[in-house]
Amino acid sequence: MKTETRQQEIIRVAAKLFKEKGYSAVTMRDLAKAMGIKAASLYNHINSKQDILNTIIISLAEEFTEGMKQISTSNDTCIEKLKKIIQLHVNISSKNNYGMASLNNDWMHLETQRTYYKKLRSDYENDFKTILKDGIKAGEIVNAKPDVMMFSILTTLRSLYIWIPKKEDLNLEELTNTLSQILIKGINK
Amino acid sequence: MKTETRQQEIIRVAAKLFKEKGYSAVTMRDLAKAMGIKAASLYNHINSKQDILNTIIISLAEEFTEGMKQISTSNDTCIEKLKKIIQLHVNISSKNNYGMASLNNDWMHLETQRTYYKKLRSDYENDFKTILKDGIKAGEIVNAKPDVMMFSILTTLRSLYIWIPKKEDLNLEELTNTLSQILIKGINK
DNA sequence: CAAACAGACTAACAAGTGTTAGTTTACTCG
DNA sequence: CGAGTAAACTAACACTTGTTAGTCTGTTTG
Repeated sequence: MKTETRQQEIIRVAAKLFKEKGYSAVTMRDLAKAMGIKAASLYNHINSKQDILNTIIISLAEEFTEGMKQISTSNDTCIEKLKKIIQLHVNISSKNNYGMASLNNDWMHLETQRTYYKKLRSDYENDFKTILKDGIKAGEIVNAKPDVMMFSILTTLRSLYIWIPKKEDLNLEELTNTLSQILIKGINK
Repeated sequence: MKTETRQQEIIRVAAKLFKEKGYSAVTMRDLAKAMGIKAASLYNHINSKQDILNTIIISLAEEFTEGMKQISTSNDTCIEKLKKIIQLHVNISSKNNYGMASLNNDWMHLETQRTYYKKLRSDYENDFKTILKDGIKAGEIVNAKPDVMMFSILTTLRSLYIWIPKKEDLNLEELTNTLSQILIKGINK
């Protein structure tokens, strides 16, 4: 078991606070109190508040980018690719639940890295849309507007972080399967 | 055409800024600058920053509550009720796009009204879930977990505010229909 | 015309903000 | 034991925050 450095611990606690109140509403004194130390002591381990946000968001965004690269370049059918995307979101959202809140809600408070983040996000969405369009061409997916389909699926997946911690008896595989069924086949009988 | 009071104008501009940066990151001086006046002058029209947030969020939450009451007590089939819920979200999100951001992201910064807001939200979700459960019993809806179905549909609807302003050629009725198809029948061919 | 009022202004406040500098404490290791 | 180091501390900084008090200006209304 890898032990956590003090820096990683601060970033983890920060992510938790950011989830509860958002980046701007969390002060360095809040964070210090949650760590049981004084605000100035935080700076033995981190460079700045902004740096914490950078670390949280960019590492997650790159994890999604990496996952998408694997999926989009595979030889799976489009439906299979979609299922793998769902799995990717379930996995990351359960593993780094707090960070997902920052990724979704606080990216606009990035300073030097905002442009980079936005590029990663837009590339991700383009890959997603390409999979859907290919699925339509191949006759696997119904011929509706790809934007609306992507929006609908992706916003559900992006909000998983809100919902996952509310379920105590959480089986990740089961959740992935249920979500796949609902998002792909709908709820109509 | 009803003319807007100065107070309503401030609240509208505030909602726009809150959408861009979140409640905590918007200062009264930011808001004043956007109005073309000094910060102190705002207080001729509003009581406090917190009051602005209250007004934005509670009026929207009550609008949803009212809409849900109409829908849940009607004699429609469950599928028809779902379509009306989708329509409700599309309508409110296009009419008060900026406010929807605060409703989704800044409710935790409510002070005196937070408990009230949370009750409205939880009642809304219970009504939603009841519709789904009735649909399952009636054989209209597939027998999957109602929580996951509700989560999936509702998070998509709650995120409409992000997505609606990006489409310039927006036909509300068409969007409602496309969404109904995707959310209810899925994307599978 | 005089009174009332809406709506802007300047000046100031107390509290809170992220961060730096310099110091102390306590544990590890040669 | 003594040196080095990780990690805490106090004190302070310059700036920003929401908000109040009091004032001035122009328009509306009796």
